[in-house]
Parts: sequence; structure tokens; C-alpha cells
Amino acid sequence: MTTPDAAAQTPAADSSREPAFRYTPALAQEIELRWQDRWEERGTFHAANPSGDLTGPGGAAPSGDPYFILDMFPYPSGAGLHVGHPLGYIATDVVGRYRMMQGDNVLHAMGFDAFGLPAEQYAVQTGEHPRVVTERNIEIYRRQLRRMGLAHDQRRTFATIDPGYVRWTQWIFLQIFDSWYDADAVRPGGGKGRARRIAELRDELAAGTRPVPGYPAGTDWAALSVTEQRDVLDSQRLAYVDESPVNWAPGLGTVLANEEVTADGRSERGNFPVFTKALRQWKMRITAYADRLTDDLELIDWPEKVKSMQRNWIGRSTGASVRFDVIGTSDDDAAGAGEQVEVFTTRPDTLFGATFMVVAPEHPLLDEVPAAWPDGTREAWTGGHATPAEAVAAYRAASAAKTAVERQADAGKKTGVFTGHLAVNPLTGTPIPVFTADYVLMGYGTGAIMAVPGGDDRDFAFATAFELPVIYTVLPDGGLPEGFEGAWTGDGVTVNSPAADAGDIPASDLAINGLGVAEAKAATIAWLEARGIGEGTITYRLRDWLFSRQRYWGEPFPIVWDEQDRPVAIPESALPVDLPDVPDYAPRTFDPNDQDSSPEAPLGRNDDWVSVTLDLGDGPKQYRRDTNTMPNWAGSCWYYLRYLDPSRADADTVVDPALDAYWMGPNHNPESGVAGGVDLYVGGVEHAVLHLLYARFWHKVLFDLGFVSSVEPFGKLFNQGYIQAYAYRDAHGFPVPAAEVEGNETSGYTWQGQSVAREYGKMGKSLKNVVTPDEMYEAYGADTFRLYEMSMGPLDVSRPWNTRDVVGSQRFLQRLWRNVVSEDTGETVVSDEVPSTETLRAVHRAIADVTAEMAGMRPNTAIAKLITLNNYLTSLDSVPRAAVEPLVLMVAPLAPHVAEELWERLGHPESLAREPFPVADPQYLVEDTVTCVVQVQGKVRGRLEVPPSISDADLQAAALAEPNVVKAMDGKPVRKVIVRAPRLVNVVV
RNA sequence: GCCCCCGUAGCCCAAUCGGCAGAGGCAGCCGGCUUAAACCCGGCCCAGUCCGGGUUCGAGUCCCGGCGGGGGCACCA
Repeated sequence: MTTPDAAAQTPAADSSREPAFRYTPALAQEIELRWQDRWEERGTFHAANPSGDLTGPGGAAPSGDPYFILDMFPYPSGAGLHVGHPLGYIATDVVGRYRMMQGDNVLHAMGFDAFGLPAEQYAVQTGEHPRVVTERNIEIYRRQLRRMGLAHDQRRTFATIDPGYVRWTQWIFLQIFDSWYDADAVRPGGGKGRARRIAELRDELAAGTRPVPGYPAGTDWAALSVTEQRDVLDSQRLAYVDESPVNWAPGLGTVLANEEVTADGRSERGNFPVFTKALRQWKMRITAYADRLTDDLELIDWPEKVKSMQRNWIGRSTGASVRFDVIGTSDDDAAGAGEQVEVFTTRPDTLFGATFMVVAPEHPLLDEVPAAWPDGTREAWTGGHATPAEAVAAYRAASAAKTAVERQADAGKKTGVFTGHLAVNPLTGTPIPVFTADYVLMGYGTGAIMAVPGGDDRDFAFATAFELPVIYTVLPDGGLPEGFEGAWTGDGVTVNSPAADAGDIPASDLAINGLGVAEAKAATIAWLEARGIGEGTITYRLRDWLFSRQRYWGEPFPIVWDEQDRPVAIPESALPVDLPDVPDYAPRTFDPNDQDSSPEAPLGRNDDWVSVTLDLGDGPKQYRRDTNTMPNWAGSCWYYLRYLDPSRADADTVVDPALDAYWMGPNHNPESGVAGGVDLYVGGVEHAVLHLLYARFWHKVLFDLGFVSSVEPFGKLFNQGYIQAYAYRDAHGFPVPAAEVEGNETSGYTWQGQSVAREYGKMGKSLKNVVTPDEMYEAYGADTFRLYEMSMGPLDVSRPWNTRDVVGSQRFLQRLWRNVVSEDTGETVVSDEVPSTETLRAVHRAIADVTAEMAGMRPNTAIAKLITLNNYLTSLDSVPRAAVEPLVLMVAPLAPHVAEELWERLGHPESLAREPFPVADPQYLVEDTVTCVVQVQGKVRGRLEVPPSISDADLQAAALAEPNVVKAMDGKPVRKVIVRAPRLVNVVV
């Protein structure tokens, strides 16, 4: 580094006359390294399992309530940590240490998410194997994290690339592959729908108790060929292969899940264009779980923001599907007459107002269109084309040529064309034109809508552009507001259903005028169902999860393909399937805009690996291995389970059921709810719909199959804020090294004499504002660093890093140190005298406050209370042991090394890690007198010192006698007196 | 366009059920210590809570409408 780092600026380092035993960065470092070694030697943070060989420190059995803490899995990038990364890790460490002192059996460990693109990309650049790169990065992370003094159980760490871990990732994949979703099966805990074994499906099909999916009713299972049977079963699996439109990113060389594509049609990683392309890929049937993934959010303690993002993403919407008859043109033949188009609508109550219909350009109805424009076709509808066939072909071509980005940019602009088809509104009997337009998406609902311009903004915009009639069927009380134009989408009363002037032959006997929206919906659905025209339906935005990637650095699929090109599971005994060596592990990437390219899996480059002879029960046969790898998310879908049982190898279950029940089962401790799961999961909000959705899905499959007992993996989720930083740019807009900038908010900022502009944003190399934990350890020590991060503000709020402010935390620890240890002699200086009542009150007040703040996960305010107590003790002539010992214990979760050191110097040979957290004695929490505020008309006019137990009547009498109050009342009669004894009296005159 | 969160001292942030606007830290100022400076110690200064209404005896806190900042979703029928 060419710039002077923070270490060089530390004041403590340059003075030769500093007291010999001051708590300097050098001393802090010595203490910290010593205690880190001791903790490791003693196994201080070993969490005790109720069975097996993982015991507590010194072989101890579990005691207290189990409490499972989880951090979002770090991905060890080559850049190492900056000070923003560990915020959550420190927070969970503080909670873990606090709970440990409260007597809980705390499980807290950290592993590494190590497959994935960054390591692979780095490896491609440097020519090193991704495993080498990844393992080196993990070592750097381990060192940086250990230096922070995190109370992790080191026996439970692992990385997703460990063969022993990959084995189980693949094993879980096989469980999912071996399952199907029975939507009607009743779950043990209640509710319908659960995963079952594929063998059970086969048995039911063979027994004829279940219709064969995809075949006409009454099809005999036994009449199907073996391959036909396999195809049926394969099509029902929760992990399946099919050919359908997927997201293909040529510039990245792989296909992606919907969740990995941004709203403007680019890859979240790398920002490459993404194209929709029909490809044969692995998918996971997450849509089968859409309802449970939505409903079970009720059972867990998560930020409302994340819950709503998940609900949003799943996008459940309730409505009805309605079938419209399509009629040909007048001279059309009978063949087209019977056709129907099904639409999905959330507003069946507005069906009387459906004046036209729109289908997506890809809709199969458009494969044949009438030969000529029907009577009544308007000029504006045809797009200037002579025939419907021409018009539709032109629009379909134009629409197909649009990229997702263009389609996005055109949103709002309504384009489309009449298809020549007419459909019949089943309620009014009126023929209505069928349009095609790209504002209707083939991928949602049925790809067709009934357009109600009177009740939908998009339909209104289209109707306006194409001169189509608007019928309002819902109006607010008192009719549309003066001057209102557009669709009425709000609540209201149903009208025009049927219209008063519908004539003497009503097309239907449904009459919903006067009903509210909800009742009108229900009545319409009932009417449609009774006549077989439609039914109540639920649709989802969620799509099945695209699970295969054409990448090297991921878990291989435990699947081979047989000579019929059908997938076959690798037997569990043959797991894990290791990654082969390949001549080149770089992905095959293409011009980012080359839509016609196709993915090519790097694993396919090793023919010896791909082609394999196996005996899978019917003699040795030749198979072809699946050459895809799993997405990065696979490893993080179940890592929390691995902490419970980190060395589990060959077994029938991924985690010992006894351990699962103990650590994660429903109600496994007093705070755990019926859903069970991890007690505290801390991480950033960025995984709201990726990792957190996928992991919940896998967990629910494992639950259905009986491998875990909790309904949800993460009972409580907490999103920490981000630590951001100031950056500075010179007159040309170039970032200058932030550490060298001088000045402040009022005087302005300069760098090397020139004025620079400050901005606020992420910490990163390009902004030259990175501060690393290593710099902080060097300049202040880990305890000060931890304390500063925790005192910056509430955990869930983002805030700016300010190295300049760190000194405040350091001063606190120095004062604490001085209250116990003489800076000159190094002797312990506490007195064994009984503390004064005033001191005891200060101590117990602090204990009560700190306990409340810690329990509420507010370390910033807990620290403020600790500083207050410490400052009070500083003011005493001598510090009583009985006062400072509780303080040291309370500081321990936040600044554990210095607390351990002081605790030892105070004469305690054992670590304080499991020492009981101090408990406040209620007798020192009551005051002799309290200050009562007396207000007149809500303004403070006087104060009274009164006993806390004073009665309302006495207090009122005293208040009305107070001279300033009497003066303020100015002789006016008292109208009312509000008494909140003993703190407040308010006199109203 | 729709939804969510946040605006308190120069800066980062507290404030229980609606009850005295200040816990803590940074910066600043004054003093002590020091040959001097830094460190350290003691003390001080600093906002009426983004703006406008409303409810209430009483509003930073609740309600309505704006403004500013951050985030999510976005042609999802």
C-alpha cells in the first residue's frame, strides 16, 4: 500500500513516555491473540450435542435451552474482508456470547459457500484451479475472522466444496428427484399437499387408483411401454428435465433462474443480456409449494419487508378462469366454430364490462386466423394489413424480435392488432373482437385476458388507442368523481351487470347489480361453475426453479443417462460424484447478444468421465453422465443442517433426527415457535427471494419426506444494515484516497491541498475508500473494532464508516482498563470495600438497562449504558470490586478479550464465557425520591421531589400548591387535573 | 406508476404506553496535567425534532397532505 495506513496515525504508538501498562493497541493485540489461543485450547465455545461425540467444553453434556445462531454463509472472495462485512458476524457473536452467559446452550459456527462464479472467473484469469483459489481464500477469511474473536464452535466448520458435504448436497438432490407432489395428500400437521416417494406414485398408477397424467381417463398403466411409464413418472418428479423457454445468457455461457434475472432482462451477475430460449434443462418443482411458501410466512418471525418481497415474488392471485367461445367469421366453416379460449381474471365481477379480448402473441389461437376481416372491423384495428393472417404474422414477428429490454422500455405504450377472431361474452352474448398484444404475457395465467377497459388501466389505455367501447361495471358511491377519466379500479358498487338497456332477451340470468366487489365476485364464480363456463382459480407468478448451469465450479448432478436417453439416479453408495478434471474449465461464452448460441457444459470436455460403465442392478451397462452442474444456491440450501451434525457420512438421513429435534424442532426452546427452525438468522436483505426462498423450498421437501421436524428452516430472520463509507472525488471526478482526505463537514474537504467533493456509498476498491479489519486490528485491536461497529447505530440501519470516530470506543476500553489496572504498575487496583448505595444503584440500574438492551438486540444503546456506568466509576476515588466485576461481565459479549483479561486479573481463573450474566437487584432500582413534572396547559411550570409511592391525591395537592404553578395558573379556575403519579401532573385551566 | 422504510445538535445516534427533547460517541471550545504538544482528566457549548394541517390536557411519538433520502415491485390480467 502506498498510502499511510491507519496504523501509522495511531497516537499511542509514538510516545515513549506512555505509562507501561496502558491499554494500547499493542497491549490489546497481545491480550487478544493470547485469549484466542486459550479459547481454542480449552474448547470454550464448543456447543454440546445431546448425543454423539460433540460435547461441550471438557466433555460437558448440554445444559440450558438450545439456541441456534446462524450467519449468512460467507462467500470467500479474493478481495478479502472490508470492515463492512463482519457487522452481522459481530452482532451474532455478541448475541451468542450473551445467551451463553444467560445459560443457553448456544450453537454458533461458520462454514463457507465456496462453489460459484467468482472463484471460477478468478481461476480462469490466473490459470489456477478453482479449488486452489477457493481454498486459499477460505484460509484468508478464517484468519481474519479468528482475529475478530468470534465465539464459534470450530469443530463444526466446513465448506460446500468438501467431498463430504457435496455427497449430501447430491443426496438431497436425489431425494427430490425421487419425489413427486401429491396435492391432495394430507400432511401430518394438517393442510393438504406434500411430497411423496415416486415409488408410491408408480404403485398407485399400477393399481389404477390414480389416473395416468397426460393420458386419457381410463388409460391402463400396464398397457404403457416401459419407456412410456418412465416418461410419465419422470414428468411428475420434483426435480425434472423438460424443454421449455428458459433464460439464456450467452455472455455468461449459462442458463439462469428467473430469480437471477433483473427486471430489465439482464443477468444479476455480470449484467449480460438474457434471452428466452427453449432448452432442455433441469428444473425443480418449487411451484408445487407456492401456497405453503406463502402461507407459512405467517408462522415465522421475519422482517415484514422480506415477507412481502417473497409474497410478491410468489405472486399468488385469486380469481377465476373463464372460457369464451370463439366464433369464426360469418362464412367460416364449422371446424373453427367450437374453439374456446380460456382467460384468467382476478375480477370476474367485471365480466359484463368485457368488451374485447387480448391474447399473447405466442398464443396457439393465432396459429389459425380467419381468412378475411369480419364485418365491423375498424380501420384502426388492422394495422393497415389486408388480412388477419398478414396482420397477426407481422405483429408476431415484430414481437418476437423484441428483446426483453425493448419490451420493458415499451411498457405503457400499447401496441397490438385485431386477429379477426370474435369471441362471445358468456354473460351478454355479445361478440367481442379478439386482439393480440404484447402487454399480455404467455407466461402468466393462460396467456389470454378478457379486457375490461372500465376496470383496468392497461385495458383502458388499449381501448383508447384502438377505439374500443368502455363499459363501467363498478362505480364508487355517488358515481365517478367530477372530471374523472380512465378505468375505475377502486372499490364500489356493481352496475350495468346486466345493463338496463340489454333488451328483452337477457343472455344470462346472472344479476349482480348493487353488490359490492367481493360479493359480486363470489356470485359470478358460482354462476360460472354451475354452468361449466369457468371456475374459481388461483395463479402464481412463481415459475419452477431452473436448476442446471453450464459451469465447471459446482456440484455435478448425481445422474446418468441410459441408452433410451432417460435419467437414472446414481446409487447413494456411489456418492459423491466428484468433479472431473477437464482440459479447460472456462465456460464457453459467446457474444453477449448472440441469441442463436447454445450452452455447452465444461464437464462434457472429459469424454472418459462422461462415458461410464455402471451396474445399476441389471448388469454393467454404458451410461452417459449428466454434464450440468448445480447452481451456487444448492450448497446454501441446507448448510444450516450441517452445523448440527458436521461429520455425518454414510447414513440414511442427512442429519441425526435427535439433533434436528433438539436444535431446530418446533418449540425447541421457549422462544421458538410452532414452525421451529434456526433461532436467529442474520444477514443482508439481498437474498430475500433467492437463497431464502430456495432454502425454504428444500426444507419443506425434507420435511415432507420425514428428514426434518421443523416446518420452516429459519424461525427468526434479522436483516442487518450495510456499513457504507464516504468517498471523495477531485475536480475531474476521479476518486482520491479517502484515508488521506483532510477537513470536516463545516470546513470542507481537501486532498493534497485541492478541494474534493464528498459522496456516500459502498466501500470498494474503485472508490478508494476501503478500510479492512486488518488495519483496525493493527491500529486499535479487535475489541475496539467490535465495540465501534456495535455502537455506530441500530443493527438494521445502514450507516457510514468513520475511522475518525473509532477512538471513542478505544477511550472507553482504556478507561475501563484503568478502573481495574494501574497503568503505571500493572497492579490490580480495585478496592474490596462495600460500595456505597449510590454506587450500587448505578450498577444495578446499568444491569437492568443493559440486560433489556441486549435482549432486544440493541448493542448500541447497551454500550451507551456501559459507558455511563464506567464514567461514573471513573469519578470515584477508588473502584469497588463489587461494582466493576458486573461491568466487566457485561462488557464481555462486546469486547470479550479485554473482559477476559480483566476478569482474570480480578482473580478468576476460569473464563467468563459461561459466567452468569449479572442480575439486577430490584432493591437498588427504586429511588428515594423522583422528580415530578408539573405542567400547566401542557407546559412545564414546576418540579417536585416526591416519594415514588405518593398517591394521586397527595401529588395533585402538592402540585396545585407549587408556587410557580400557582403563578402560571394566574388565578383561573382549575378545569381538570391529569395525574400520572409519581412522574407527572398536568393542570388544565 | 404502486408498495415499504427513514428524516432529532456540525456528524453518528438515544428518548418505555403519547408525559421534562438527550443516554453514548465524534468534532468544537475552556480549564487541569506537561518545558511544550499529544495522550489523559474535569467542564462547557450545541437541536425544539424536514414542512403544513389535525387529534389530544399534552405529539419527536398517533392521523392526513406535502418535501427530501433509501429500498422493493413494475404491462402479472
